[in-house]
Amino acid sequence: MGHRERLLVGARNCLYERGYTRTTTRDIVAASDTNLASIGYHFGSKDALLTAALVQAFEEWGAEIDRVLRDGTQPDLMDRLESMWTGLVDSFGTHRPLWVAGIEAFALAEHLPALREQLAESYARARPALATFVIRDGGENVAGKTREAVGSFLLALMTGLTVQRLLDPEAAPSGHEMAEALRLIIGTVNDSADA
Amino acid sequence: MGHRERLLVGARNCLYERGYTRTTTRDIVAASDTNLASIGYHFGSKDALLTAALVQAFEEWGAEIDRVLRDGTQPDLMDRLESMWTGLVDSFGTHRPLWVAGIEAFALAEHLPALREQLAESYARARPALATFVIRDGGENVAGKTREAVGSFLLALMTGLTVQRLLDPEAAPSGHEMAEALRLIIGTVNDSADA
DNA sequence: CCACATTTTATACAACCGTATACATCCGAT
DNA sequence: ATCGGATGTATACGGTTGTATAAAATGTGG
Repeated sequence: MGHRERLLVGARNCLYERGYTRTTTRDIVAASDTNLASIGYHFGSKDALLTAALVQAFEEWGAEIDRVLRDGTQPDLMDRLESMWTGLVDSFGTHRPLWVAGIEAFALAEHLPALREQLAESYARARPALATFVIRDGGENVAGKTREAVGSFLLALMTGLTVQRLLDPEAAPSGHEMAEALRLIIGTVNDSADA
Repeated sequence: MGHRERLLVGARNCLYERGYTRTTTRDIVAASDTNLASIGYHFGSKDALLTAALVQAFEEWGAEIDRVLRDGTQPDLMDRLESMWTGLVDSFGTHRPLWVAGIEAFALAEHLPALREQLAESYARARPALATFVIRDGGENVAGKTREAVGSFLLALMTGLTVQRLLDPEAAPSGHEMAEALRLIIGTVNDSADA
């Protein structure tokens, strides 16, 4: 394995353990068993290397989400949503650094335009995928805008759930509680519609 | 105005313009028209100053959210939710740096335990406040856990909406689209319940 | 086996960072 | 008026950072 690949995995590990801003060139060198100059040679600069590694990490993140989402095959929508949320919560437990890196990426995006585009694109791809989670069949008559909005809605819930999990796992809602909350909201809306 | 206060507002401005990790002691000094040594004198270290400033910024963020939420007085729940989301979106436009700093705070919390507690506490306070947004009256028979879950649910939507706005304002949903998405989800759940 | 490009290594350097030190200034109490 | 604590300032220092440089090693095609 060449130093180029070694540097990438080393940088990715540093990303998980120390975060983007806290990792130095020497950290990466130590983690990848290479040497300082190889960073410049293969990537031009530390930032370029770290950005490449972050993109990789984000792709891994997306793959993890896909994996979680693939489990939602229940015929009933509420069941499907609940299993999606519990799947996410489980993933937080097993792949925490991955999710932390994802959140950090959002903050970094503000000052790294290239990264921001990458993340925006990932989100753009995630929206339709999530929308089909709700709109299964007979959804041909659903306007594209609405479809997109449903994707955004579920995506927002996912991101928000992530943040709460990272800040305070005790207080953050479980997948079941998320479903319960949605049920209560639906019930309230239905009641006021009946009246 | 003493240098202590000057340093705090300078640090806060740097937080908004450059973000936590990118601001140096000399940035703060330049922004506050003070001098290097005053940081050590008044706060002991740069990190202590910056953390204090970040806490201030986060309080300001909370106040902004309160301001937005106070506008939701419509009797109908869906109307109330929609006005809340449009209020948030409007706020992103006018107070962008505030929201960016909020997101960055999440990422920083992972490595700054004191900050993490602060944020967790803010979230804990926000949950009941948001819950009353849905559960208006006759909600005495709603279990405390469910109430909390509703707060978490709305909070997650808020955070997730923020992130999408910051990554790509064009693709992010409007307040109206969020409401439309919720309506479609409710409709789908109702339909499958009828069948 | 040899020229030649590619890759790896060791080291140096200049810039920047956070903080400590020593000194000046201010200001209220006596 | 002066003393003393509190506050402000100028500057220097040690350490770390990212990157550039030049040499060594490795591989590769003829």
